[in-house]
Amino acid sequence: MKQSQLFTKTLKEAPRDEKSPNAKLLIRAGFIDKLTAGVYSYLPLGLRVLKKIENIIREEINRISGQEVLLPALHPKKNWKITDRWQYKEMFKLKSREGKDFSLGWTHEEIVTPLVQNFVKSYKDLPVFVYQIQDKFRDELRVKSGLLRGVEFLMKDLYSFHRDEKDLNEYYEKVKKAYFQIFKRCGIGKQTFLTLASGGTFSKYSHEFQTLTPYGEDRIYLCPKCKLATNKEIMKEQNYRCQKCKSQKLEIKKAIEVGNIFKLKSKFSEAFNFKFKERDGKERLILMGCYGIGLGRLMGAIVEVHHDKNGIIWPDSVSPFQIHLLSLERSSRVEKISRKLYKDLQKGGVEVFYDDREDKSPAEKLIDADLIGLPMRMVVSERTLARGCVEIKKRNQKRGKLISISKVKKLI
RNA sequence: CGGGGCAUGGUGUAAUGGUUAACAUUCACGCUUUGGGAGCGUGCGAUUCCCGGUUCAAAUCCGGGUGCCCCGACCA
Repeated sequence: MKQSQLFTKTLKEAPRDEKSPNAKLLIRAGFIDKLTAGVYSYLPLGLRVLKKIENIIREEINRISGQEVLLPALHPKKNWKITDRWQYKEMFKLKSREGKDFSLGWTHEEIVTPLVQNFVKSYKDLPVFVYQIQDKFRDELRVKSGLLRGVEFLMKDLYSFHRDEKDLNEYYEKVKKAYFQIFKRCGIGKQTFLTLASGGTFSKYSHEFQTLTPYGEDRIYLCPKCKLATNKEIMKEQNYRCQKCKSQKLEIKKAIEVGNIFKLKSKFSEAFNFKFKERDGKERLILMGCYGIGLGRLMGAIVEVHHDKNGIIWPDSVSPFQIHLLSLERSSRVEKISRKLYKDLQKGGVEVFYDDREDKSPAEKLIDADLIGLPMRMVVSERTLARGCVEIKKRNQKRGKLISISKVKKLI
């Protein structure tokens, strides 16, 4: 894509009403735009990142047999009366012109359970794994830190349906692995810890995936020896000791919850009377699990982890483009070679962001490149061409190196 | 929901009771310039968040509201 055609622009300064690094940088670089507190638009660059994240998640969930659907965001009251969650405080409610009650979906158990119930009648139909990537709405008392906690946000929610507890437990472990894989592929594997958390109203325990960052809203207790992480509520029960080695020398770290997995067991199948026929002809309740990842929050967390004073440093896997090609100066030679490289790279299947802007100084292009943060920068200038080269520099390295233009073609 | 802070062109700031609300940047045009936000000139862009009050006079003081940020509580 040509940068001259991008309708967004970078800002020299971050708007004063944002403080968290993810919000400041993503807004300055033109990835997102704030509509109101906790509600952001994704602009072309930001959407490309979101799509990359989405695809990573999709691949990993498909790999564990997830079947993708898209459920409605608009929910009739009746589903929520069945589980007695119509009064849930974070739920946005609205009325139709005729006075019918609706809500905006903040989670989808009430929708997916009766849906799957329509089709699943026998043990032969089980297990079933259904997921979607969709907007959620939560009437938060306090939004926080840009993309880290919003009122409207994209979420991947996976629901699993099982014949027995053993099957549920096995799948739960599979999801854990898939989640680690997702966070690893998104470039925050090293900073993300599985933490034991309370299960809320559903079960004794659940698990959270917590990414360490100063702007996180949670505090986790980390055993430096075992690398075991535990959240606050559970730690209270354990008297602030590592569950494994019983050490009391725990580090308290701020973290943001990027994923959460629960065993719902029969909580929802009971409410909807969702039963299946076992081999012996008897009816049994379905057991369920649910597994969520907030996509925008994940994107925010990635920026929180990967940035420096000059801008974002995208991991390859989620970067909106692979290479930032800068036609640094206005000279016919530089422009000609840049255009050629742009075409060649595109033909070679490389995602190129081509800074072909004619009215920007070299300095401005370099600074914008750092701010936008693509992992690789390729500079074409009179200086490099004098040696038959272009300059290649990784965003996370200080210095670049010159490589000959013919070599670039080989690399492609 | 409790507490704190802030609100002035698109963005960042100045003006603390007294001319026509200033500066930088952005944007448009012209000339010059080209490896870390380059220079000069010209121009566009504001109901100073909203409503009310005090005053001869309000961006500025007072009251109410709204919005945003931060801390805490809350959080499937």
